[in-house]
Amino acid sequence: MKKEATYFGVKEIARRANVSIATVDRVLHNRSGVSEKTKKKINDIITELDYQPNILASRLASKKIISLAVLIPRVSEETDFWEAPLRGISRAEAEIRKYGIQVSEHFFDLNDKHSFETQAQLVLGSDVQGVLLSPTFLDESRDFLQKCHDRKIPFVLIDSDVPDLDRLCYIGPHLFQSGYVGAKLLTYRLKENHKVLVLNISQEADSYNFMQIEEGFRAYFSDHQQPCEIIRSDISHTDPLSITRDLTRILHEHSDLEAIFVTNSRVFAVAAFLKKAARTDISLIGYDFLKQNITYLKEGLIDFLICHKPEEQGYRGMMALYQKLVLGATIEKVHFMPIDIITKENQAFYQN
Amino acid sequence: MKKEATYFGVKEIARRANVSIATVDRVLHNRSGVSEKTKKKINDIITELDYQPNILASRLASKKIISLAVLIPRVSEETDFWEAPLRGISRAEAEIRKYGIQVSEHFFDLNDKHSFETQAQLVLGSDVQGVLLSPTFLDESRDFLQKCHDRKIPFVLIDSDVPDLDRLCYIGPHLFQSGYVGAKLLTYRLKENHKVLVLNISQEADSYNFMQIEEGFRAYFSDHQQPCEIIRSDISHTDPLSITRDLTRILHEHSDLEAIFVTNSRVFAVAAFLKKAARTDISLIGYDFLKQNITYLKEGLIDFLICHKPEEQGYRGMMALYQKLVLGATIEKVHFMPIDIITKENQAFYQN
DNA sequence: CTGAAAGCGCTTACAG
DNA sequence: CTGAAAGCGCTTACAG
Repeated sequence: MKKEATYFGVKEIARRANVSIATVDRVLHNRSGVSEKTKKKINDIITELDYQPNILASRLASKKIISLAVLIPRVSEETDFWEAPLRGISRAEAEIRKYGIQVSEHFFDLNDKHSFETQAQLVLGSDVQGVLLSPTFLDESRDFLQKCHDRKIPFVLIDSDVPDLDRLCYIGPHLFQSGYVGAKLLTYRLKENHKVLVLNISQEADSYNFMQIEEGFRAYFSDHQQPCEIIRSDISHTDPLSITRDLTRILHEHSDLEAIFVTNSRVFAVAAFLKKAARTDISLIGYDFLKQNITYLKEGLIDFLICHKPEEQGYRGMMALYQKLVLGATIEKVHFMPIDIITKENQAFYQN
Repeated sequence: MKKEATYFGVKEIARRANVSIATVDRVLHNRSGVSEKTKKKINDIITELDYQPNILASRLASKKIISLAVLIPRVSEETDFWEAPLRGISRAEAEIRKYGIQVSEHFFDLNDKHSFETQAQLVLGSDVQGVLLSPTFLDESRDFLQKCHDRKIPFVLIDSDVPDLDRLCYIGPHLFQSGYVGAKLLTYRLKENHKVLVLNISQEADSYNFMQIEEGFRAYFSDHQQPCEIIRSDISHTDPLSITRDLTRILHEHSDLEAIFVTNSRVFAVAAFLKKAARTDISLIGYDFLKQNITYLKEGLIDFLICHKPEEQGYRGMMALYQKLVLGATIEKVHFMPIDIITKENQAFYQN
């Protein structure tokens, strides 16, 4: 029971090229100090042998450590959405730590742009070779990412995209299509009035996320020529009291509302309100597999949750950096997450 | 940039125990030939240091190869469902090959129990240390697995379970709940008659899979006291002609059918029939992300597909064996797959 | 029952 | 521009 004897390693390459393995190593890593002639000879042999480096041996022998920085929102009292990506990040971290990779985690406050800038500064101050970022604050993120770009630090975006930047990759939802799915699901619940509310509960009222989702949502109805009155509303103060106040007003103005589509994870706040207000006749759709959302889903107050595998976003984001930096792999520029549909019936087996 | 100096390896253990690293290695792998006293001393130090072996170094140094066998249905003309698990298996294989793991793949014919037995014999004849199996043929699988058990070969089941066996783990759907979800989805499409057909297109009419799914399906209606007439029917000849003939008869008998729930991936055959018969008024739900199914989903002939991540089942199944055999990890006895809901709108981003 | 030594396929100073 | 040698943290004969 021996490993296949057909494995060709640096030793064999060196033998065939009549050089030492040190020289082979230089060529393998594009290090300088090799004559063009030797280089070509070695590269030819590498191609011929279809040489696959043994990563285990490589990482074992190397004493270099690679440090990555993570920059995402802090888990807050208002929403624990960011728990999931963080879980994925930690899982990836545990897996790649043994390859000599170190991760520093930086958290900012969703309600405080300044905290983002502070953390971004910290990241730039430390000597990192890769960055994972949620570009929640668009302008501030651009500044930061421009600096990363200047320093040739590759970065991965999760949760939402900034398409015009030269990112290593984006891992997250196709927001437009996600809104489209939301609209479709909502039609299952529509009865006579066909009057629905699109609700954005967030400090960033004009966020790219929200606009994309709403566009997709509206597109569904225009594509299908379904008559439907769509009201939209922003709730930019995200504390429970403000939400209650605003919702009371909206429902007063539009008492014949049939359904509400919440464009992010704060749908539980709406569910809580509807429950208290005894308006369980209103259908409710929103985002994300949060404990609070699941509770209302089970109670039947929320009809559907849409989810984009936030844990996997974190995990894959880290692995993309690892694959790029350690294995030198080519990374797909965009990796859209599935648009998962969660109901009371299938929630028990959902994997974030 | 050095790796943390705080890593304790066999060398440090040996130093502290005043023995050689060979002796430490013996204790680490429960090999014989170490005095109880030394053994205890070493084990204490291992505990104290919370020693984590470096798998990279371990696999690099070891020349042992571990061979695993896969025993699943062949991709047939009738359905290419098994393409997906095989993809997952190959992906896992590529990942763990470098750790000295070899995989032999064995395929049997879904319409031929004998071919299963032939392949099972082959597996038992080769010297394997782990098995991945789809227990499609229940009795024959039992025989085979009993022999594996006698030889202390761990095995993983995917796609469907045989709960009373001492398997390493089961990775697949919770069938009952999956049927329950199917029923729920179906109610979105029900209008007046509330008359539905449960259809099992398979040679194995009495299969465990089918019965579990149907039970879940029926349970939904009884749980919700929804009046619904449920017809059930088996089509045991799975060629297109037989299916057409049987469906023609059924629709003739029950012209007021509102919906059909197909309990496996052969829903495309029903969709093709309904299309030809111009019975697009009938709602259709079935299983699995097959190319043919997706085509009909896009056309609107199929309303929902339920899917249990077959590719991931294959991948995880292999990784479970790897983790058990190479890393000595403890494996969860059951890993239920999510019950994914696929519609025309979200299919583009689905990940098998 | 125990240990010294070679080796897995790489990387890394160091010397020339 | 190039090579000899040590070493990464383990495993494996082999010798005693």
